[in-house]
Amino acid sequence: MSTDVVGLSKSLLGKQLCTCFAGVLTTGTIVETEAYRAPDDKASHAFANKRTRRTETMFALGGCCYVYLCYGIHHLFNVVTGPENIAHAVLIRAIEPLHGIHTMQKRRGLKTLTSRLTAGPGILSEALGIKTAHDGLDLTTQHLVWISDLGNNIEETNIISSPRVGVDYAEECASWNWRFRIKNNHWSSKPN
DNA sequence: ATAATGATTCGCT
DNA sequence: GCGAATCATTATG
Repeated sequence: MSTDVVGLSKSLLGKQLCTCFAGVLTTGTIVETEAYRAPDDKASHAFANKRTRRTETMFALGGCCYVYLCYGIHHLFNVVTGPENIAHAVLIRAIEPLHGIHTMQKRRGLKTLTSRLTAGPGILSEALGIKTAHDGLDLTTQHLVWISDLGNNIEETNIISSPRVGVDYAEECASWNWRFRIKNNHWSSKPN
Protein backbone atom coordinates (compact mmCIF):
# COMPACT_ATOMS: atom_id res chain seq x y z
CA MET A 1 0.00 0.00 0.00
CA SER A 2 1.47 3.25 -1.11
CA THR A 3 1.93 6.23 1.18
CA ASP A 4 1.66 8.65 -1.74
CA VAL A 5 -1.90 9.82 -1.12
CA VAL A 6 -1.49 12.79 -3.47
CA GLY A 7 -0.41 10.51 -6.31
CA LEU A 8 -3.23 8.10 -5.50
CA SER A 9 -5.74 10.95 -5.66
CA LYS A 10 -4.68 11.49 -9.27
CA SER A 11 -4.72 7.76 -10.00
CA LEU A 12 -8.34 7.51 -8.87
CA LEU A 13 -9.40 9.94 -11.60
CA GLY A 14 -10.96 8.00 -14.47
CA LYS A 15 -11.84 4.97 -12.35
CA GLN A 16 -15.42 3.97 -11.55
CA LEU A 17 -17.08 4.28 -8.19
CA CYS A 18 -19.81 1.63 -8.03
CA THR A 19 -22.63 0.72 -5.67
CA CYS A 20 -25.13 -2.09 -5.89
CA PHE A 21 -27.93 -1.97 -3.35
CA ALA A 22 -31.01 -4.20 -3.57
CA GLY A 23 -29.72 -5.50 -6.89
CA VAL A 24 -29.63 -2.04 -8.49
CA LEU A 25 -26.29 -1.06 -9.99
CA THR A 26 -25.22 2.59 -10.03
CA THR A 27 -21.77 3.68 -11.18
CA GLY A 28 -19.92 6.82 -12.15
CA THR A 29 -16.48 7.82 -13.37
CA ILE A 30 -14.45 9.76 -10.80
CA VAL A 31 -13.64 13.20 -12.22
CA GLU A 32 -12.62 15.16 -9.12
CA THR A 33 -10.74 14.23 -5.93
CA GLU A 34 -8.94 15.80 -2.99
CA ALA A 35 -6.10 14.40 -0.88
CA TYR A 36 -6.11 14.52 2.93
CA ARG A 37 -2.85 13.53 4.55
CA ALA A 38 -2.66 13.32 8.33
CA PRO A 39 -0.82 13.89 10.54
CA ASP A 40 0.70 17.02 8.95
CA ASP A 41 -2.43 18.18 7.10
CA LYS A 42 -4.46 20.60 9.19
CA ALA A 43 -7.49 20.17 6.93
CA SER A 44 -7.75 16.49 7.82
CA HIS A 45 -9.99 15.30 10.63
CA ALA A 46 -7.05 13.18 11.74
CA PHE A 47 -4.59 16.10 11.94
CA ALA A 48 -1.82 15.41 14.45
CA ASN A 49 -3.01 11.80 14.58
CA LYS A 50 -6.13 12.78 16.46
CA ARG A 51 -7.93 9.49 17.00
CA THR A 52 -11.61 9.65 17.86
CA ARG A 53 -14.48 7.27 17.31
CA ARG A 54 -15.16 8.99 14.00
CA THR A 55 -11.62 9.22 12.62
CA GLU A 56 -10.67 5.71 13.69
CA THR A 57 -11.75 4.50 10.26
CA MET A 58 -9.01 6.52 8.59
CA PHE A 59 -6.31 4.78 10.59
CA ALA A 60 -7.29 1.40 9.18
CA LEU A 61 -5.41 -0.30 6.36
CA GLY A 62 -6.07 1.33 2.97
CA GLY A 63 -8.79 -0.13 0.81
CA CYS A 64 -11.79 0.70 2.97
CA CYS A 65 -13.98 3.77 2.90
CA TYR A 66 -14.49 6.62 5.36
CA VAL A 67 -17.99 8.06 5.23
CA TYR A 68 -19.08 10.84 7.55
CA LEU A 69 -21.84 13.38 7.90
CA CYS A 70 -21.03 16.99 7.06
CA TYR A 71 -23.15 19.99 8.11
CA GLY A 72 -25.64 17.54 9.54
CA ILE A 73 -26.94 16.84 6.06
CA HIS A 74 -24.42 15.49 3.60
CA HIS A 75 -22.69 12.13 3.50
CA LEU A 76 -19.12 12.56 2.27
CA PHE A 77 -17.32 9.56 0.78
CA ASN A 78 -13.55 9.04 1.12
CA VAL A 79 -11.20 6.23 0.17
CA VAL A 80 -8.72 5.30 2.91
CA THR A 81 -5.36 4.77 1.24
CA GLY A 82 -2.57 4.52 3.80
CA PRO A 83 -0.91 1.68 5.71
CA GLU A 84 -2.40 0.82 9.07
CA ASN A 85 -2.15 3.71 11.57
CA ILE A 86 -1.36 6.25 8.83
CA ALA A 87 -4.55 8.27 8.29
CA HIS A 88 -4.46 9.06 4.58
CA ALA A 89 -7.69 9.52 2.65
CA VAL A 90 -8.97 10.71 -0.70
CA LEU A 91 -12.25 12.62 -0.84
CA ILE A 92 -14.31 11.89 -3.96
CA ARG A 93 -15.72 15.28 -4.95
CA ALA A 94 -17.48 14.56 -8.23
CA ILE A 95 -18.35 11.73 -10.62
CA GLU A 96 -19.68 11.46 -14.15
CA PRO A 97 -22.81 9.22 -14.14
CA LEU A 98 -22.42 5.95 -16.03
CA HIS A 99 -24.87 3.19 -15.01
CA GLY A 100 -28.22 3.50 -13.27
CA ILE A 101 -28.72 7.15 -14.11
CA HIS A 102 -32.47 6.88 -13.67
CA THR A 103 -31.99 5.45 -10.16
CA MET A 104 -29.62 8.31 -9.29
CA GLN A 105 -32.16 10.88 -10.50
CA LYS A 106 -34.80 9.20 -8.38
CA ARG A 107 -32.58 9.27 -5.28
CA ARG A 108 -31.78 12.94 -5.88
CA GLY A 109 -35.34 13.87 -6.70
CA LEU A 110 -34.36 15.29 -10.09
CA LYS A 111 -36.11 14.96 -13.42
CA THR A 112 -33.44 16.63 -15.47
CA LEU A 113 -29.95 15.35 -16.24
CA THR A 114 -27.54 18.11 -15.24
CA SER A 115 -24.31 18.41 -13.26
CA ARG A 116 -26.65 18.84 -10.29
CA LEU A 117 -26.92 15.05 -10.26
CA THR A 118 -23.43 14.04 -9.12
CA ALA A 119 -21.10 17.09 -9.25
CA GLY A 120 -20.38 17.58 -5.57
CA PRO A 121 -19.13 15.46 -2.65
CA GLY A 122 -22.44 15.44 -0.81
CA ILE A 123 -24.74 14.89 -3.73
CA LEU A 124 -22.75 12.13 -5.43
CA SER A 125 -23.08 10.08 -2.26
CA GLU A 126 -26.81 10.66 -2.30
CA ALA A 127 -27.01 9.66 -5.96
CA LEU A 128 -25.13 6.42 -5.28
CA GLY A 129 -27.06 5.73 -2.08
CA ILE A 130 -23.97 5.91 0.13
CA LYS A 131 -24.66 6.66 3.80
CA THR A 132 -22.68 6.80 7.01
CA ALA A 133 -23.87 3.24 7.62
CA HIS A 134 -21.30 2.21 5.01
CA ASP A 135 -18.41 3.75 6.92
CA GLY A 136 -15.48 1.36 7.18
CA LEU A 137 -16.62 -1.01 4.45
CA ASP A 138 -13.73 -2.76 2.73
CA LEU A 139 -13.96 -1.79 -0.93
CA THR A 140 -12.02 -4.84 -2.09
CA THR A 141 -13.97 -7.73 -0.55
CA GLN A 142 -17.65 -7.06 -1.20
CA HIS A 143 -19.88 -5.80 -3.97
CA LEU A 144 -22.13 -3.26 -2.29
CA VAL A 145 -19.64 -0.42 -2.65
CA TRP A 146 -16.43 -0.78 -4.61
CA ILE A 147 -14.09 0.86 -7.12
CA SER A 148 -13.65 -0.54 -10.60
CA ASP A 149 -10.20 -0.14 -12.09
CA LEU A 150 -10.52 -0.40 -15.83
CA GLY A 151 -6.94 0.68 -16.33
CA ASN A 152 -7.80 3.90 -18.10
CA ASN A 153 -5.31 6.20 -16.47
CA ILE A 154 -5.60 9.92 -17.01
CA GLU A 155 -2.61 11.68 -18.55
CA GLU A 156 -0.84 14.09 -16.23
CA THR A 157 -1.42 16.89 -18.75
CA ASN A 158 -5.17 16.34 -18.49
CA ILE A 159 -5.24 16.84 -14.74
CA ILE A 160 -5.88 20.26 -13.22
CA SER A 161 -4.47 20.89 -9.73
CA SER A 162 -5.90 23.59 -7.50
CA PRO A 163 -6.34 24.45 -3.81
CA ARG A 164 -8.85 22.41 -1.88
CA VAL A 165 -12.35 23.68 -1.26
CA GLY A 166 -13.83 24.72 2.06
CA VAL A 167 -10.69 24.38 4.13
CA ASP A 168 -9.73 28.04 4.62
CA TYR A 169 -9.39 27.39 8.33
CA ALA A 170 -6.42 25.09 7.63
CA GLU A 171 -3.94 27.99 7.45
CA GLU A 172 -0.90 27.23 5.30
CA CYS A 173 -2.34 23.85 4.29
CA ALA A 174 -5.20 25.67 2.55
CA SER A 175 -2.88 26.67 -0.27
CA TRP A 176 -1.71 23.14 -1.08
CA ASN A 177 -2.84 22.17 -4.57
CA TRP A 178 -4.37 18.87 -3.54
CA ARG A 179 -7.59 19.13 -5.49
CA PHE A 180 -7.50 17.29 -8.79
CA ARG A 181 -9.89 17.47 -11.71
CA ILE A 182 -10.03 16.00 -15.20
CA LYS A 183 -9.56 18.79 -17.72
CA ASN A 184 -12.53 19.84 -19.82
CA ASN A 185 -14.99 17.68 -17.93
CA HIS A 186 -18.14 19.56 -17.06
CA TRP A 187 -19.14 17.08 -14.35
CA SER A 188 -16.65 18.50 -11.86
CA SER A 189 -18.25 20.57 -9.13
CA LYS A 190 -17.12 23.92 -10.51
CA PRO A 191 -16.60 25.18 -14.07
CA ASN A 192 -13.20 24.50 -15.61
C1' DA B 1 -25.08 17.23 30.27
C1' DT B 2 -24.67 21.12 27.15
C1' DA B 3 -22.77 24.08 23.39
C1' DA B 4 -20.11 24.98 19.09
C1' DT B 5 -19.07 23.79 14.45
C1' DG B 6 -18.34 22.05 9.74
C1' DA B 7 -13.96 18.37 3.64
C1' DT B 8 -21.96 21.46 1.71
C1' DT B 9 -26.11 22.28 -0.94
C1' DC B 10 -30.19 24.72 -2.25
C1' DG B 11 -33.30 28.44 -2.97
C1' DC B 12 -33.93 33.10 -3.32
C1' DT B 13 -32.40 37.91 -4.61
C1' DG C 1 -23.73 36.15 -4.69
C1' DC C 2 -25.73 35.20 0.13
C1' DG C 3 -27.72 32.91 4.00
C1' DA C 4 -30.36 29.10 6.02
C1' DA C 5 -30.82 24.27 6.88
C1' DT C 6 -29.57 20.59 10.28
C1' DC C 7 -27.19 17.01 13.32
C1' DA C 8 -23.32 13.88 14.48
C1' DT C 9 -19.16 14.66 16.46
C1' DT C 10 -16.23 17.00 19.48
C1' DA C 11 -14.76 19.68 23.39
C1' DT C 12 -15.84 21.40 27.71
C1' DG C 13 -18.27 21.89 32.46
